[in-house]
Amino acid sequence: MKVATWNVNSLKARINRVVDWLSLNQVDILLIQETKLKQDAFYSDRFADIGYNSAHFGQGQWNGVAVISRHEITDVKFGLQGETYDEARAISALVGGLRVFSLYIPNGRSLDNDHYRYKLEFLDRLADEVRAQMAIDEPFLLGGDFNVAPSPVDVYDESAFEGMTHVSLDERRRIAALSELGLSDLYRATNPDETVFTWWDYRNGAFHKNQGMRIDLLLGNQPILKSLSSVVVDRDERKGSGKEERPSDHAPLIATFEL
DNA sequence: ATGGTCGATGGTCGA
Repeated sequence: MKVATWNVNSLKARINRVVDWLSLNQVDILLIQETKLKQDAFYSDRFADIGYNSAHFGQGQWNGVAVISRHEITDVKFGLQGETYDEARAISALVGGLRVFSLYIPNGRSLDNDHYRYKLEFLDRLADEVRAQMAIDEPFLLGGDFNVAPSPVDVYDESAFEGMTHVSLDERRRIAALSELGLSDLYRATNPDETVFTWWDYRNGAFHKNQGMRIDLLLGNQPILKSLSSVVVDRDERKGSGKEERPSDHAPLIATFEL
């Protein structure tokens, strides 16, 4: 089983690149964030054309999350349980006996911004969701743009982010709390010491200078961890620039395991 | 020089 997560930064702008990537990589499941599409504006047909089913929780202009799979997608749920916000940041589905979530955690903007409080609360609701899910005996995977670099090795220069979001103690504690509930950071589990990034700012030639962060994560429970064979970032997919090539500012993260 | 680029938009805001 191959599962990928990818913040595409507008599926409208990226649809050809995403379809080409799926055709080439043939993953079983792709978890997408930031479709930036209204619910009914989704590209189901484009995915169906290449043999993929889809489920979308859209909003228009901002946010929007989706599950794409070669397998049947059932029991789709929008949002997190107990979540009182109306933004399209979480979708869950049952796919081939695996419960998956595609998540777009709020950015937070700055530590003194209300959006940062929202980010922390969203991560608390996610922990509740995970707690409930851990009581159910089934393979379980969270994938998405967490907008948190779990530890200093996940940032190109920790000192460059002092006092900023994505690296703050309160965020990192909440990511660590998900591990304490029984989920494993699949990339880190297979690559204990390596520094790899999944996101590079469009500005300032950050990709060229490899000034990035590892903020896109796949978190899995024990059945997945036990059969995990590899986790890689498709860094090539961040390459290119301008209107012709139009890369997302995030690269796909892909995990392979037996199920 | 405290920006730089994208993508939503059709003014600016968000990342």
